[in-house]
Amino acid sequence: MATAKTPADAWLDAGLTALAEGGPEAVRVERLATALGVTKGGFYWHFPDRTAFLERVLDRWEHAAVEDVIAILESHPADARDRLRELFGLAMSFVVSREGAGVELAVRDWARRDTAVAARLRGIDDRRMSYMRALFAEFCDDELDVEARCLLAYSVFLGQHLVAATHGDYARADVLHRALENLLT
Amino acid sequence: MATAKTPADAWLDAGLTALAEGGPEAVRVERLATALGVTKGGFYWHFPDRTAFLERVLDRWEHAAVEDVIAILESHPADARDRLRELFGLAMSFVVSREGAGVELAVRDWARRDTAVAARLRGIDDRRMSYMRALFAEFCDDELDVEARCLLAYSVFLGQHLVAATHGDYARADVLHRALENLLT
DNA sequence: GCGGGTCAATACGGTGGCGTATAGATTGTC
DNA sequence: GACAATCTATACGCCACCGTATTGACCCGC
Repeated sequence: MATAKTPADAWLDAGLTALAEGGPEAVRVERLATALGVTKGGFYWHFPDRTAFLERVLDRWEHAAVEDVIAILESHPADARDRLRELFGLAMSFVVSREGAGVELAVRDWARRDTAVAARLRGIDDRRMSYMRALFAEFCDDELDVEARCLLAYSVFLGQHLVAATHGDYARADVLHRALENLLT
Repeated sequence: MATAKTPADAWLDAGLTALAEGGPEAVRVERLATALGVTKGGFYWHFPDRTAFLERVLDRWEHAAVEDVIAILESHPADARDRLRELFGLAMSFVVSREGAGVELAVRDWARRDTAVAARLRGIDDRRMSYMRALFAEFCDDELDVEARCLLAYSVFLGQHLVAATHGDYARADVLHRALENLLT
């Protein structure tokens, strides 16, 4: 047993970064190796091929993006509206970690042309959505309205990085805040 | 003068389809040629290189996705709410035209890693947004609220193809309809 | 101190794609 | 019928990348 110099995790981290920045097409074995300062020699020791590697990268992101977030929210008591506010706060700050939003969007684009990724994403969205649904339902009786608010909230969460428009005198953060408060009425 | 067999427009159409389905990475000269039933011979007669070709593809989409839509809406009188409903209807049906949504999303993903595309997209979003802003402002006095509704509406327009979740007993179309009506209150 | 586990370096063959060059083929116009 | 415009086919050199050896360095436990 020798200590790992460039263990599987290092490759996976680099893969996640590359995925965030350039989508799955940008996850090239030899490019990751260069980024890590080694040759691809060790890559094929850790992973059978590039496809298997990409799946492990997805595994890693899925866990961080769903379970971890819900666990944080459920770790302390709060009322539904405050939980939703916190959820949004987390979602936004997740962005700052340079990878969060990038991977989120890259995976969604990827899912459009890979049915396996699409199936996985459907699971993720359903889990997140049903969590939100339960929260909105606590102060909103109309079921269809709950559904509409969930879709609006989730869309605006994703849309914040997709919409390139500016808002005149207002900052994006102010507009987002107002949009969320509208949904919590 | 001989009649064109595979004129520039045919290449551009094929390019748009490829872009919609697989993003800019999927727009490969030789693959387009195969799809058109010819070899790449003629491609380099029409376009200097792949990069220039991609720009012409974007030009084409930009015009159809902005000017044409606004022109249709302004071609007949209607009140602000109805115009917004029609705008949404157009946006949704644009999807059916197999390419609309695909290109929309592909270009947005592309913009994340190409500053020139990002700049172009910002222009598009600003034009669309300011058109929507004017409509919402006709029945909503609070400026920040107008901005929030615009962002929500635009996000849900984009988000409908990104969100993979299902809605229990409700169909996506019903949820979208309710979401829009909420914004028009 | 040595054997085996954990990598790393290097070289190789193969594929797919780009862009260039060159030589036709077809179809108007005159 | 000659000419020119508009393509089309084919072949080439080049590069990036994949996946597969093969060999060797390093470190750990025994």
